[in-house]
Amino acid sequence: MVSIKQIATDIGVSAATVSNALTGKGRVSPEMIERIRSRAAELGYRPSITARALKSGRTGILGLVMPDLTNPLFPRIAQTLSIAADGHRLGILIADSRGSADEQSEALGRLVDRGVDGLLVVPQKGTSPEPQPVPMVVINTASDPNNSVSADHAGGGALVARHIAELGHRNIVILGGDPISEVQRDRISGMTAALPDGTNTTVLWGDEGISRVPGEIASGATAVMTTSDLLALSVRSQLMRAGLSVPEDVSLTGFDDLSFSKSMHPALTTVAQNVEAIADRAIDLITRMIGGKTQPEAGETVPMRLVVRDSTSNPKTNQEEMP
Amino acid sequence: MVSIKQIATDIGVSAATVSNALTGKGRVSPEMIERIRSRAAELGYRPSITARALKSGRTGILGLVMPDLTNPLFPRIAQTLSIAADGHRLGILIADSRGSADEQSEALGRLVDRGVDGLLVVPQKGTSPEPQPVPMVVINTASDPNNSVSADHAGGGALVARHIAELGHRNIVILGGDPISEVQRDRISGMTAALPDGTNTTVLWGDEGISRVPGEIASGATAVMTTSDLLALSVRSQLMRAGLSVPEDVSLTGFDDLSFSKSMHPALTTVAQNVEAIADRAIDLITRMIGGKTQPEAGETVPMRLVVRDSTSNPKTNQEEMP
DNA sequence: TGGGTATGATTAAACGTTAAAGCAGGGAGC
DNA sequence: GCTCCCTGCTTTAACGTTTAATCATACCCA
Repeated sequence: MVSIKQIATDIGVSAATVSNALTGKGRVSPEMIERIRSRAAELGYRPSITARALKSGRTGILGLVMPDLTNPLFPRIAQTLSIAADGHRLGILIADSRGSADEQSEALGRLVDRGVDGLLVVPQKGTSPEPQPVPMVVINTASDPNNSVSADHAGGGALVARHIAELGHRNIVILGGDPISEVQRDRISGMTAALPDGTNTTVLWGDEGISRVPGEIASGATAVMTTSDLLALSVRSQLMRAGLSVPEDVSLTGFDDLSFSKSMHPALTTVAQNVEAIADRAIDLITRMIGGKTQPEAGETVPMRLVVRDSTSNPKTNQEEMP
Repeated sequence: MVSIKQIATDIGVSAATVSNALTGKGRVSPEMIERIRSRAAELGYRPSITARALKSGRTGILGLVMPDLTNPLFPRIAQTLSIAADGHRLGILIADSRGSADEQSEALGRLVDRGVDGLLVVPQKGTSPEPQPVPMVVINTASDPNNSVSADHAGGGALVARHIAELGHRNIVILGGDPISEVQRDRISGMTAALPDGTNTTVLWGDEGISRVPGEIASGATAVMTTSDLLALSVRSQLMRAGLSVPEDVSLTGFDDLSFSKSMHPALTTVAQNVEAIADRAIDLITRMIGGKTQPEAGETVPMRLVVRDSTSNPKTNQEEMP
């Protein structure tokens, strides 16, 4: 590993001068700068980020904590975050909070111990990460209004709900995965709030909820809105087993626009998060916080986008149903 | 940030003694150790990993480069890797090689510049990452036999192929995503090698291949083996559109056991990678390499596991077909 | 009593970098 | 000719930690 000192002794100049020449900070003559630059290039000099980190107190590393790296949204978040971070010369250290709030705290602690400059946290369902000695931005939990960046889950719910309502559905099943998840509750409350008066809705949860879907259809429901594409896929299978077809007998919607949803048959109508925007804002926010702004900034909310595909259509009319 | 020095002056002892007491290395009296320990705990002292890194030349960080963080397998790899790394007190810095070999090199370079102790690389399709100044373990490319850990893709292919053959299929379509991918080619060659003589196989690729599947079925094929669950899902949709049912008319298999495959209808027969084992071995291997073993170690291969679900069954007999 | 040694600490240096202060020399202004 | 300032470089110190070398003290044994 070639260091600043070697360049210095090579050229017969002090280490400080080399540092100044390379960073363009102090006063160095143009010729000297040139000599140092070229010698550095010759030797393939790479500054030691570690040494810089020690000196400056900044590691240039962000910690990313996710509730479960297995979350199907994680890849896209990680990718966009990593690209956005690159743009700011930041690295991303990952940690998994493995399903428990305790592990989440530990993960945060480990990252802080490693000297990360800031933390990006997608919190464990139903938890709110405790304050940390470094700036922290919370992703996707609107409840904590400060220093957070979130998709507008309620707005997304409203989007699908209006779509379904406009198609003419008035008897609707809403299916969530886990009532503990605030994100899912937000989506659902967005849905119900946007439905016109007189709409009949039933809210179901989890696997047990899935199994009750065919029954609900039999008793008159014509659409199923879920809080996740994965849930929608399960419902699709359940319906198929029951001999019901989508969208002829039942309209079906998902959430998140996961990779497989456009390959489904029929392709799934869903609501997409603008993951790129969320990641960009999050990185932006945290870099600003690291840059010294200590006062909490208001949380940002990123609109969701309705993706209409083939799994939704008008409900069967009553005439058709009882000839 | 409380440092060793503060503890030292607090107690009235030298910094070296504090360091020795805390790490248990030098000669310190038991009472002094106790005093120092308790004072450190009181102050909430956390050693500066950065300073240690500078002194020791080890950052305790591993770089993970993936071709595309959007890869559906990434979450599981990242999670297991991160847990396994935790066990060795290592952190994981992620980087995305964004689809090109050039970006892959740059990503590797950035990580090396950050001082990672080792690199874990899932190479870009069809590329072989150039040597780096730190130990590197290549994941999932059997071709590079040194310092690599890979699922036994060919073996996995053989597993499904034998399953399909045992069910009685003799006219089979094999569908790959991209012939550039060595992994996919390995899977396919494993399949074809394991099929009994006299089996009629057609190999198709990509979207165009998917669209040709119904035609192949019409001309007598009874099973479709794909190199990815996502591909299988697309085929499933295509078949549905063509009015063909799975597994009655066509047996269908995937690869990788992605999250959604058990929610499909019918639940997909597929081949699972033992991601945990791969990650563990990779971490093991790289820590050994970092620990000084400079000689290349033979690549390891981890067996795959056949997951039989509902998308495969006996082919229709000829009698049934022409009554 | 004196030399050897074990014990428990200290000092000094180092890892690679940078910020601040200092210093030598030259040119300008009066 | 004196001061003053500007330029270009050097010295010093520091970030927090570890390690090798050193040192003082007390103890043991001959």
